[in-house]
Amino acid sequence: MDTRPPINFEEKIYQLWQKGGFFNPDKLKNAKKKVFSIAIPPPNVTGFLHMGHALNATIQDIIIRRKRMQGFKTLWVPGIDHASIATQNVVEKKLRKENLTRFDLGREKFIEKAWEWKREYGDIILNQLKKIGVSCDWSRVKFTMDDDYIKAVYFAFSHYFNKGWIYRDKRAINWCSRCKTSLSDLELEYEEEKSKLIFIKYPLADEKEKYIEVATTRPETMLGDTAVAVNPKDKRYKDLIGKNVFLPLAKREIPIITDRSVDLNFGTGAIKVTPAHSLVDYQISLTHKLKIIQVIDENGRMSENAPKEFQGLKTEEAREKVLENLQKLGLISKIEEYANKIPKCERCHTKIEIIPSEQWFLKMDELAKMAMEAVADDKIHPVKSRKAGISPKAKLFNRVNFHPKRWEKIYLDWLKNVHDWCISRQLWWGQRMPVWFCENEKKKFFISAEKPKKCAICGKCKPKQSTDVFDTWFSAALWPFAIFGWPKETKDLKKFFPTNVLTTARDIINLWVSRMVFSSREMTGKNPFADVIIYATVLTKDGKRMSKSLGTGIDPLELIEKYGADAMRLGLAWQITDSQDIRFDESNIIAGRKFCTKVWNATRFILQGFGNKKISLKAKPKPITSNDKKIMKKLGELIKSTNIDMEKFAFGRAIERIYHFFWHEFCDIYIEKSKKQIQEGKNKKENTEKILFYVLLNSLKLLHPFIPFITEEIYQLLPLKEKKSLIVESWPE
RNA sequence: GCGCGCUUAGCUCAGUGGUAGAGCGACUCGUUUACACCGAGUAGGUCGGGGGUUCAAUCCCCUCAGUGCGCACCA
Repeated sequence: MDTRPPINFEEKIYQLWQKGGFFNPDKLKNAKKKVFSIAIPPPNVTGFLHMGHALNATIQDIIIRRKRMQGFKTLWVPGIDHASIATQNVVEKKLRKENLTRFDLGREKFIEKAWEWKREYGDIILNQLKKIGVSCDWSRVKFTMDDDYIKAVYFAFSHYFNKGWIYRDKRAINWCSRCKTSLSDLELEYEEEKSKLIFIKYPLADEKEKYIEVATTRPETMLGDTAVAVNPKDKRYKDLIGKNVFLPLAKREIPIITDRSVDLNFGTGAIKVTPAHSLVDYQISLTHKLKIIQVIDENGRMSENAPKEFQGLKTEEAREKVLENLQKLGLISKIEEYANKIPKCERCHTKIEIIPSEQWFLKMDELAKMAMEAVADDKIHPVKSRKAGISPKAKLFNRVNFHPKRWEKIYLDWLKNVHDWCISRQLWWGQRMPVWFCENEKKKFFISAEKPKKCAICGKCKPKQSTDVFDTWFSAALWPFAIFGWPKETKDLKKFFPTNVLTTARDIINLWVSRMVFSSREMTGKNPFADVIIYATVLTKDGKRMSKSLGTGIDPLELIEKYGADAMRLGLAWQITDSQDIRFDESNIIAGRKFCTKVWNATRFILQGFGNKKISLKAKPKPITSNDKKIMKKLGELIKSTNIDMEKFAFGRAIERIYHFFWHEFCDIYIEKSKKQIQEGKNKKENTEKILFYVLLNSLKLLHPFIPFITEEIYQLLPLKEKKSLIVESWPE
């Protein structure tokens, strides 16, 4: 043995595990009957492995490896998300280099391109995960656009539809004029921008010398105004309520109304109401039954509903022109500098327009309640459905527990105020909605997962399928059970669902976690998982976001290349605490590598001079000397605390304790003392050797979830009489 | 505006109601056959400021400051 652990041995060890079938629960021969399962948060097909993935994968692998050693039938299902909008944008970007748009190709060819992309790049991230050492069952890889997965999506949609929770409506929604699709609030990013707050005079219809003043940053939208609103409590405008104003440029009369949502203290206290292009105004228009005039179209240009001179202009151009015209009419009273945050498309950074659009919505009131119930405090909100509809054999988790607990509040706050979910997107890459429109009665539609032979409405026409696809998160919401073949009652579904743990990033608690919980409760009657671990965001050492485009990202694969997968895992695991952020410090990885070397060298010493003898450690060795007693006692304590820490998902603390034990208790003290003991007669020598091996073996076991490669490699070198693979050795309890 | 975090050794961070710990770094000594990616040791902190509860607070409460994040607003 060299004084350094081997390099490039990880591949060999990984293959040993795979050949042994240890990742596949069906092949885990010695597993007891209990089951432990995890569904991986499927990375986007466009994704490249970043530190977040590495941390997440490490956490899951630590959990699953310990459970496997404890004798559970463990299953960790890997997979990939088709990531509708993200992938579509990537493919479009590629096309742009050839000066093509998706519209040049047409839908079918474009989708074929996207599949090509998937075939070419889809496995990359999974292979990268393998380098970290993840023990996923690769015979069960899922993709959210697999045939059976699409069936699950359709089934869920029909289920909701039959319940009357799906409806189609034209309403103001977030619209990306580049992606040409609707977006949910969660898919926006906000960017601060200096803009101008413009105070415009709207003359009264019958007393043209009198004005009411409104303030706006988007003057061009005034062309679509259908009212002016003031707060009912506002005394300044008391006399004007109910009167009409004459809307300049558009030359229409619109009423002055009251609405409580108007802030008395902002601007002039009077707002222009543009229901077509503002979510708040849209709400006002519903209560006051106002007209909705769409003046901005799907391309982000002024529509034919705008006065002729503005038609076809981009909104920015129209803004300038509106200002010019108002200036000429003397209707601008002042302009203030104003910093506001404007919404942009998270994927392509185009400014979002609010426009009215026909979309599909999922009613959220019941579902939100269900999701809240899952984390309800029993004392305050008794869980009603605990027994209803659940067979006694089924695993029903009473509660979904967040770790750290504080994230429950984020989850609950969102659900309390949630709006109906717009589940349709005007994209091409994704699960196409199984909705078919009658050609004769164009407003009527029916639902069919298969291409219908005839129209279910008129019976004569060839119905046309909706061109919309589902929001990516609609399919992701089904992940923990759709991966097992749901809605079919498959063996896997029965056996491995619900899963035990979900580990994920905090920014998708609402986007994903909550939606999995209510989908699962509604579709299966069970919570999808019992525990949700929200891991820390990995930042740069000076606290900045790791970003590929800013060049601040650290590539986990480079770290693996440089220090080895174990060192990286250990360095990361070391930093798993309840904190929100990790300021990534490479010195932790270096410490990880040094520790691996230390374990290696301790083994070298213990094996040295042991010859070809074999040792049996079936029985716990009996301590003779005070050193023996001390180390055995400390080991016992360590085993206990490690189990407690790991059950609490306190992996950082667990590995620190193991590290300290191994290095400072075992190596610095016991091994040093053992050198003398070995020279004090045959009996003492043999017993000391037994203790050395015993402590080493147990340390390897405790370390294995954290640094699986080197521990397995070392284990393979040990002269044990009873030997299998460390990955399935019995966990110290 | 509301909410949630964080502020502990030079750096990155643990931690506990009883006057503080790790890793890295610094310094001193050491090349004794597991390991110099090592060993033995040293220095270094009134645990952000102020107030309170307590016999006792870094840990609990209040408040201020700095910093990060989320939500709402974004006319």
